Amino acid sequence: MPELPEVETVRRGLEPALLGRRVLWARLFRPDLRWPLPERFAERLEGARVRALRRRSKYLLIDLEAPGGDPAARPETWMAHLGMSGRFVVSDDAGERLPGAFALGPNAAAARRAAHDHLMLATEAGRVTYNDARRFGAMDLWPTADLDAHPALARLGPEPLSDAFSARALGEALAGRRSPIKAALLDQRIVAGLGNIYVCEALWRSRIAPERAGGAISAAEIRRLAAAVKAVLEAAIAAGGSSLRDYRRADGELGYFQHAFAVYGRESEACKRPRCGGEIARLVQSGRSSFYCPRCQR
DNA sequence: ATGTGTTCCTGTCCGC
DNA sequence: TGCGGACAGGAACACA
Repeated sequence: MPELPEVETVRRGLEPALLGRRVLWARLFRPDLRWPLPERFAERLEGARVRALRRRSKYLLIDLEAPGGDPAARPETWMAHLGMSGRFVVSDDAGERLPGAFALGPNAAAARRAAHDHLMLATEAGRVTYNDARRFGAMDLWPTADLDAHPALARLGPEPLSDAFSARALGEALAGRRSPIKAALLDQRIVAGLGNIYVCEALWRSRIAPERAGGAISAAEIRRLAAAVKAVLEAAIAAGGSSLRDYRRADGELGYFQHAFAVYGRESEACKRPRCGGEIARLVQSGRSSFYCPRCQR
């Protein structure tokens, strides 16, 4: 899936179409994403105003205000996870816009949906389509006040770009772990939001070999690693994420961080570390490819 | 408890 | 050009 930087980029891309806007209509075409969508999903979006767009780990959190601002209604949050191939695309019906109104109604918009478009909605500011070929993505509606109790969020580790994620916290989470550091960093309970790409890149930046046991990483290495995780995520967000295969920004543009990869997808190419001279290798760990430089990552 | 392998689904790419 | 197999950004689950 899109990892944290890609989800953050999508969040920012959705803001112009959603933030402060009212959902004029919503249509659901497939209720069976990774888990079944809640009852009356599209109907519950309709009429709601979007109060905020947040992100927790790789989850988009879209806070809604009930239609009419009904004070008795419990505000809900629309949670979305993009899985491996989920995409949100904003379109403005360029060239079709009617004066003072958003052009395509639900039936006309639905009639022109593309393969794997599973959800479509419109606000006063644009149309948003969720497309997900593999359907590993997921959505839910959950009371905003109890969001931390959602099963998908309850056990997540610290946000890597927050102060809660530090060398000290990482060291404590890794203590005694015998699993490889690669697997540990993919474990969302240790740190939330990393995926295969950014784990590979962070390990390269901190010169740590992916097979090392998590509990065997020294304090100095952990300091490098925590800093590398933050640095690589920040750089990727600044670049609009990485575009491989399915991922696109919500505005349809490509992110460009993939050009900055030091190891991911670079098997048998030269290590980018000055004067290293190593060659990038690939190894499979718990079913996932790990890319690393055997020469400078120890 | 902790760690690894399998599974969900579809698309793409590579070698024959 | 067709076909089979490997592989893909995630993560819940079953099992050792």
